Order: sequence, then structure tokens, then C-alpha cells
Amino acid sequence: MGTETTGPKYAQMAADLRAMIEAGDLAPGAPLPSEPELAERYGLSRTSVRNGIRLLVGWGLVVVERGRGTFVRQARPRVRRHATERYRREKDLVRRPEFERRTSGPLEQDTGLSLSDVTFRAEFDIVPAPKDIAGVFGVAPDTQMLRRRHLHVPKGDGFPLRGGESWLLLADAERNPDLLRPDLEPWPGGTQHQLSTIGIELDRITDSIIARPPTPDEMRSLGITAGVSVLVLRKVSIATDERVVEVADVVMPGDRTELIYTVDLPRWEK
Amino acid sequence: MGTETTGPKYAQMAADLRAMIEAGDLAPGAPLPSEPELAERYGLSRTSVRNGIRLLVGWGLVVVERGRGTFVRQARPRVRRHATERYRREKDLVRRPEFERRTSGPLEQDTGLSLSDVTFRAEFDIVPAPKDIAGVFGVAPDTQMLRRRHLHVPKGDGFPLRGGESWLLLADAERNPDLLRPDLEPWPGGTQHQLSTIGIELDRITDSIIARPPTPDEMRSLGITAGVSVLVLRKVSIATDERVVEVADVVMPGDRTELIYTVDLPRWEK
DNA sequence: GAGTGGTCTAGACCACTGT
DNA sequence: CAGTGGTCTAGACCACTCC
Repeated sequence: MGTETTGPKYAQMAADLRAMIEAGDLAPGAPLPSEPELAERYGLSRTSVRNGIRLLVGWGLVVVERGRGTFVRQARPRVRRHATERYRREKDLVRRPEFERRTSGPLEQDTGLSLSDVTFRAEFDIVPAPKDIAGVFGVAPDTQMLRRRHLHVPKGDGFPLRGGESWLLLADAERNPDLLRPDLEPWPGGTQHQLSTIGIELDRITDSIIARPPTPDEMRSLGITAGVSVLVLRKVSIATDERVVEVADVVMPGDRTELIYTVDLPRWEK
Repeated sequence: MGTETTGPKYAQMAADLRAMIEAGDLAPGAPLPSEPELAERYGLSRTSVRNGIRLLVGWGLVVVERGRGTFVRQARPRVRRHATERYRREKDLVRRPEFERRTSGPLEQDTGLSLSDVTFRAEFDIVPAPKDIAGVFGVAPDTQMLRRRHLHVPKGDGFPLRGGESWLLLADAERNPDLLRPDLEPWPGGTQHQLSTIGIELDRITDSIIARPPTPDEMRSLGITAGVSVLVLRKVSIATDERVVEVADVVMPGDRTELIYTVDLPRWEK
């Protein structure tokens, strides 16, 4: 037992359980002893036992389910997002016929799901640019923007894959009235195809990735529990004339996401 | 006061404090009322008050300091890691004279620190490849590997920027005995220059990024608190002959890191 | 030494899950 | 219904920080 013999008793209990989980004595999906039982077994009050369990939750080793028990966590598979290939493929598809765009969009490539398995909700509105968004576009802070909000929910499993917000200059979006219609989402071929309808070709995309604790809203809407961070990706699309034409913030559950980038390195000259 | 009127009382207290923080009534760095005071003010026991404070910590809004108090969190600036430019610059520098490599390495570019401000610890050992590493290299699971472990600590602020583990095939590393010597780290010019000394040129680097809760070790060594995730970057370097030549896992504090990638998009043909 | 948060107890009642 | 975790109390003592 005595894995750790320093520090508070509840931490010793947690370290002990941790060792058992890592050794496989408690298999993924198996229930931990109940709180009263742990209290007796380790000679602690239930309050202290709960402190220990909170540590295990914070380490991502167990999940607690009210009325059922506490269980060793099943690692849920992560969704891989191959960003580099995704963006290049999206650009390539713009020039292809619609049936091909519709059946081989970037979404399926990332998730293994086809569009029919995904509930896609979109809300559009026209608002003045908040300060940080205006800064990225390099426009005045009250410039009119088209803001689009999305939520992707696979139909089987009720957990959303991601939520997001995308910003376009209204002056750009207005040039094709279809871009203002949420009912046309998801647009086959994605944002790059939308931009191409108003004569915009992208030169490059810059992704900035951070992790942060979820807001209470995000915990609900992404179905994540305390202790799990969200990954936030800010995607900035830059056109061939060096203008910023789209800024999108994508929020993904940190425990179910893997982001992949490929950096090509120019060959040395002989 | 009554921001939220449903759910447990400690959650209502937390929501209330949250509103005050977001409204600026409690400025960053300001102390919250002490636990006994909150208990009296909200008509709760200290235990319940502590439950509420735990929520605020989980939301990343406050930090607790034993013996001092609980404070509204100061957003610490994130360290930006421009991966794409970093890797390309590192490749470019390999062909330049040493004084230039020494003074304009990728580390300073990312952190704004020069090498002299950073304590760099390295440990090397030779071990058989664990299963997942062997899988990435495409070699048998017990192939001999050179494992290198690093810790970067800026001298001023005591918080490590990152820790990491890097794997090379021992068969490769042995071809230049200097590569087996930890006392030569940090190697001016970085890994790509090391590889160049044994005739290896990189074609591309693939980065996979995940977020996960820190292990207890990582909490200590990275100086992060409960509720903050770590970002883990697995960097796979692929040589011009398509061999995997290095795999590195870099662990960074999730609350102080921003990862940036640029994806260049080939131009459409006219 | 006064004040802070950290640990701990021994209860109580409630809400939810299963049978 | 019995068993689980969730909330809550009213205390106690300890470890740490600051004056």
C-alpha cells in the first residue's frame, strides 16, 4: 500500500489508488470502492476521502458519476485534425465540381464522419468588430462584421466536437448575398470556397493554439468536466494581396482533440 | 448580488464573485475576502465557501496562496512559439557560421530571452525504445535509443518554460560521439545542426498537439497549479530519405504557452 | 501574534441510480 | 428500496506569511 508516506493523508490515499490504476489492478471502467468504504479502509472521514478523489479527477485518472460510483477513466479516442492537409485540400477542392466538394470535404477527413452524421447548427449576425478582432483585421474597432457561430454535434454520441465563431468583413461578405444566409451552411467546400465566390484567393493561414480552463458555458456545450481544458485555435486567413480576410476561433474539448501540423523545410542548395 | 439563483449555494457564491471579477469590481491581483468573511457574508460554512473557491480556481479566475490569501488572477503573458518559422530558420542556420548560430538560435526568437538568461539542464541515457516510440520510428520495440531529457528555466522568474524528452536512434547518434555528451548542450543551432553532422537533412517536421491534465511530477517541475492543463507537442522529424530520425515530446504549461503555425497554400494555376 | 489558507472530523440530509 | 455521490454544518488544529 504505502506508496507515498509524506503529505496529507488524502493525498497518500490518492497516490495509492493512482499506483493501483497504473499497475492495472483497477482496470479502465472498473469502479473504485465507494466513498464510505474508502473512508473505512484508509481510516479517514468521508470529507477527506472526497479530497483524495478530487485529486484523482484532476489527474484525469477517474470520473465520478453521481448515484452510480467513481470509475477508472476510459481514454476516449482523440479526434485528429490534420490542419495542414485540411487547408491545402480545401483550397484544392475549390476548383473542383460540387459533387466532389460535397462528398470529400475536410470535415470527414478529420473526423471519420460523413456530413450526414453531423448536426450542424449555424447562427449569423452583423455586429461591430470587437477590439481584438479589429486588431487582427487591421480595421477600425467598430467596422461592421459578419459573425457566424457554429456547433458540430455527431449524432450518435451526444458530445459536440467543437464550437466556433468566424468573422468576415461585411464589406466582403455582401458581395455574395448567399454568404449572409445561415441556412446554406454547411457550405460544401468550406470557407475557402465561399471566399473564392467573391474573388478571394488565400496565400496562407496562420493558426495560434492555446489551452485554457473552460468557461461554465463551454463545460455545458462541449460536455466536458472540471479539470479538462479547452483548446482554442485562432485561424487567420490571409489573401494573396496580404489582406486578412477571415478570423475564426474554434473551441475544442482538450481531452478529445489532437491537432497536427506539417512543416515543409526547403531543401538545401547543393 | 444574486447573479445565479439555482444550484448549490457555494456555486451561487462563486457565480457572484465571478460576476464581480468580470465587472472589474475585483481587479486583477486584488485579494478576495477571506474564507471566514465570505462564510459570514454568504451565510455558509467555511467548507462550503472553500467549495465555491475551488470552482473559481477551476475557471482560472483566482489563485490561492497559503497563508496569504486568495487573489484575482493576473494573466501571465504567454510565450509564443512560432513553430513554422522556428523550424525553417533552424534549418537555414545549419549552413551558417557558428557565431551566428550561437547568437540567433530559435530559443531567443520564441522567448525573447538570450541563452545566458536560461538555465538549461540535460540528461542523456541509452534505453530500449518503448512501444509507442518504436512505432513512430518504425523499428522493433527494443531497439537501442539515445534518450535526452531537457529542462528550460528562465533565470529571473523561476518557472520553467518547458520540459522535454527527445529520442534518436542510437545507431544514428553514435556516428558523431559529440552527440552522446550532455555537457555539450545546448548545442548551438539545435537538433537540425546535430543531425547535419551525421549527414542527415530534414525534409519536414510533423507536430501533434494535445492538452491533458498534468501529472503530479509535471505540476512540480513546471510550477503549475491544479486546473491548468499541459500542452504536449510531439515533434517528428523526417529526413529527405523519408526516415523518421528524431521524435521529441515537449511539455509546456498550458496557461503560459501559445503555439503558432503558418500553412502556406500553393497558388492556383491561371 | 494575528490572520491566512490546508487538513480533518463526525455527523446530517438530499438527489440520483439501480433493482 | 438500498447504495451511490453531492451538499452542508460547526467545530478543531496545523502550516504558512507578514508585521
